[in-house]
Amino acid sequence: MAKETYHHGNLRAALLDAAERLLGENGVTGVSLRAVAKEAGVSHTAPYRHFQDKQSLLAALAEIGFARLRDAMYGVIDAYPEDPRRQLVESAAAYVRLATSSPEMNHLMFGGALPEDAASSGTLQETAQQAFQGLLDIIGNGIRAGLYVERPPLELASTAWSLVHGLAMLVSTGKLGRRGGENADPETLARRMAEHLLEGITAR
Amino acid sequence: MAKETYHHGNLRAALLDAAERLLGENGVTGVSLRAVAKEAGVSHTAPYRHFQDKQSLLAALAEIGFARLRDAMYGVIDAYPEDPRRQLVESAAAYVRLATSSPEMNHLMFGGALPEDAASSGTLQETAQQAFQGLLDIIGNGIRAGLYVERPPLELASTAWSLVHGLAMLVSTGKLGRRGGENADPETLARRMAEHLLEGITAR
DNA sequence: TGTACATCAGTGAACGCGCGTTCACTGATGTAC
DNA sequence: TGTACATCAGTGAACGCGCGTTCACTGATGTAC
Repeated sequence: MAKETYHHGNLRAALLDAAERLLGENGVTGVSLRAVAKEAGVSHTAPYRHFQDKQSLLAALAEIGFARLRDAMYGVIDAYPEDPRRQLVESAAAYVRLATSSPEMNHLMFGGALPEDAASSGTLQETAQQAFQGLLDIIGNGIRAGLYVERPPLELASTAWSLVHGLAMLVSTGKLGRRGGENADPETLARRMAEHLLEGITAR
Repeated sequence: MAKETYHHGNLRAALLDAAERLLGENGVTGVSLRAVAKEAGVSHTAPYRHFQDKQSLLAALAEIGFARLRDAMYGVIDAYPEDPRRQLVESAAAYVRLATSSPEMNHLMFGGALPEDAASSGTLQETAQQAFQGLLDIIGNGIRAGLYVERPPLELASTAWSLVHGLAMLVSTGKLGRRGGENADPETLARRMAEHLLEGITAR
């Protein structure tokens, strides 16, 4: 497919690919426009045909991450359509899996690495919101099934999000790897923690 | 005290002060050795008398953040010595207060901004460990009082840490500010979430 | 089908900048006698 | 107390580098007739 012509044909996507590769290898710092262009095998000014500036490229990259997160959430809903409890537990596992499989992407999305004005780019925020909406839907399913305590959905979803996001961040910065209770893998940790949130950690 | 002589007398501390100021204003990106030196009113090579290189300065700065976190944890223990439940709830509030009062510091500590070899600097890791130990002590107190479910302390502490750290990160990147259930301030959110973890969110 | 031309995508030279780090230095301080 | 000298802290010029961005350009593509 990728015919080697003067006109690349799919350079925008190729640049984002290259950027993600560099992100994974060298962190946000390693993602310079020039490096990205080089990695994509193109002159270092070519990216300007497809992105207004560096920030736009980074924002587009982060948005890809949020889209994956959103898709993971809805994938879990689809996988256990009748079991909102399981949806919650598995969404935790999925969230953490995603975060640990590409920690630098996670940092880009949540680490405050992209400048404010890039972070507030319209479609980025929208996609991020969609990801959160997935979790909100999961909570909504549970509420409808009478699973949860009577509290605002937003409050329950924020709590679950915080738990799972915190775990993802701590694991992906290496602060919770082996330490977090025996040497369980991150997904197991995530499920266990979700159970703790569901059942509470005070003795009955 | 700060006499204006050729020899500064306290340049190391002054540089860290300056660095923190720049961090707060411009984020990690804004903390260059040259900018720090300038902010401290000193030639741009002076920092090399006190830090091996830029990474060392950043590591020292992050360590200050972890020390504050540690002190906050033990401050909470001291404030409610007989009430381990309250210790947990208030440590959540304190953690989030700290994170939101200086979000960029939080990103430096947890955002993966400092290169690996700096992050693994001996005393940095040690101080970070001490902060976590504070939380572990809080959990230990609760266990001794028969407060918690029978699970390994490490597991309970990791769960609490994830919850509160996630909230702190989400709030300090602006992803959870006003959204997280009405418009409560972050500390209130933190307490409420800690209660949810203690009691569980499933209906009885 | 063939030609003319507008549009589009990628090029490469050039800009100015701030950066981390080195080096030989100089001014200030403290200590030994 | 006074002097000599070693040590220490800060200076300023200089280095090489990679960066984001601009600009006038050229090669490729698609469309109108």
